[in-house]
Amino acid sequence: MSNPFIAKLEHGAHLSDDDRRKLQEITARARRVGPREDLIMEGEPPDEVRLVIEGFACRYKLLRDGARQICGYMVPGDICNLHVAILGEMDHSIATISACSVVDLTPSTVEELRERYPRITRALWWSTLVDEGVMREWLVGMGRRPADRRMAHLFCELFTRLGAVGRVERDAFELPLTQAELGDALGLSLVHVNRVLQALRDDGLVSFRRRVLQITDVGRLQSFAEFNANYLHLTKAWDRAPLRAPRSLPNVGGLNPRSGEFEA
Amino acid sequence: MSNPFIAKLEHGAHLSDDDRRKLQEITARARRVGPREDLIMEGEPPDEVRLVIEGFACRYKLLRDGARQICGYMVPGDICNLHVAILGEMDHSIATISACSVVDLTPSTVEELRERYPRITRALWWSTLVDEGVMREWLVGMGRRPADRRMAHLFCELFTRLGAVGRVERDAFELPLTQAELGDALGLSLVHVNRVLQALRDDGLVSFRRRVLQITDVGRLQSFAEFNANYLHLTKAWDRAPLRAPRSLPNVGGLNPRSGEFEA
DNA sequence: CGGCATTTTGACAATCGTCAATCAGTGTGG
DNA sequence: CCACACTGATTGACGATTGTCAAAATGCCG
Repeated sequence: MSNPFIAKLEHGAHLSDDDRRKLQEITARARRVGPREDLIMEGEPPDEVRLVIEGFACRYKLLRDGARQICGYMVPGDICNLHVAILGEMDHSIATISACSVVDLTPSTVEELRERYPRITRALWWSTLVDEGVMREWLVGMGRRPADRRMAHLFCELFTRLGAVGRVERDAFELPLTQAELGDALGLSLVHVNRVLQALRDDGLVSFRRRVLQITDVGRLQSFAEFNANYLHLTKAWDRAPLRAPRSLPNVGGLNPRSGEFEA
Repeated sequence: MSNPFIAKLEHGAHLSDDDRRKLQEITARARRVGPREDLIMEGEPPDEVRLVIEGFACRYKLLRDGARQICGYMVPGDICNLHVAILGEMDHSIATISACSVVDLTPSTVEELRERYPRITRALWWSTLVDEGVMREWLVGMGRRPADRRMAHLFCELFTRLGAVGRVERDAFELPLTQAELGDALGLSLVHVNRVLQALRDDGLVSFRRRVLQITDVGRLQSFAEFNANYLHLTKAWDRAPLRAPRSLPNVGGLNPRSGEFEA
């Protein structure tokens, strides 16, 4: 399967062949990590920069009563702790959800990228800004969206993010999460996740079986979720012309912040 | 009053006198902005880097039904859009809450800092990482903390952040928010904010009157909120002993890694 | 004093969580 | 092939938290 890291960074900068070669070289040797293993825990000093090549991982925090809040999913192509060497200790944990392929980048490798590969450096920066945007959108959902729309919004987001790294087939993608893990991300109880999921299925929006999420009608799901992909910043800034850039990848529609109207 | 920007960055790097002089120069001319004015709106291209010197501002998003979610407060010393020039358009809005003093930094000024002031550059980076940590903590609160603890946690956070820039007197600080604005940040309705506030007061934890938040008992409030300031990264990494205490004890299933963090 | 924003209250409803079973799928060992 | 165990999904009953609506009280400012 194509290299998701390269595929992702293509959205953040106009890479050269040399850039791609370097990225390919860096990601050549990945290690396998089993499901539900901690990659790094809160309180530990951050060590290496990590790259998820295959599988699902997440950032999370635990509360005293054992409740877990997942603060973000990491999917193929995602990077973590890029510049976190500045901080003395992790303020959250990172763990795999499914089995994963992970690449560890030494600080010197990252340093080399920063010094000799300006376009890659730019793309890495772009990627951290996207991560920030994603977290902001999750926060909005938690605060102001009811459970069903919140879940629909997450599905739209994953559809778009996974589409950007070639992990979407038609209108379906692999989503290796249990309902409990979905709940930990959405701030919902397991029981409620189950019920909302059934409601979405009954409304003909999605079906989620055997770790595969199938979107029945993308446009309707996006509209229901009030999904606007702008926060994923997949329309490249340098492609913005006075004339609209052609949209890339899975139908990226949603609410237009200026007009307040929905676009197809 | 002391320069909050310098005070803040002191926490992120070991500044020299020259660094401080430069920061003083940069922040010398601030402009006044009235309360509840937008500084930049979602969908607009980011222009300049902004610095809040005095007053409260916030990042927010609006939903279609008019609901607002505040994704972060910006207090004296906070910076926004540091590197956002990479992105084509804002994915959220920024507005003042109270009247503010704001500094606009041109891209070239930021560039100069980046090229000639490595310690300031480091501190700016640190600051973006802290912002990220704060957002993550808000997300955890929204997902897994009930309203009263969530609010208490926010008060602890502001107490600490404002304390770090010299805006706290004893056990009280100015908090120029209406209850509605508090609700927009906490994801609560105005009515519920009011009731929770009363409950906290009746429990002898805080009082909030005339835009001043008074913390009756800091330790008890922190304990109630399960507040751990680690995510604000105020203990400077370079102050940490070179040898770390052997905290590599394996964490047994499901235990919170932050055990023993609370003070009575 | 009037006008306006903000806070406060009460009554009621909706969303969502908890508890406790039950059901379904999968893998293992005999 | 089946009993068994285990994880994950599903259901029902019930309760707690939080939202909505509508009104009244309070505080602030010219």
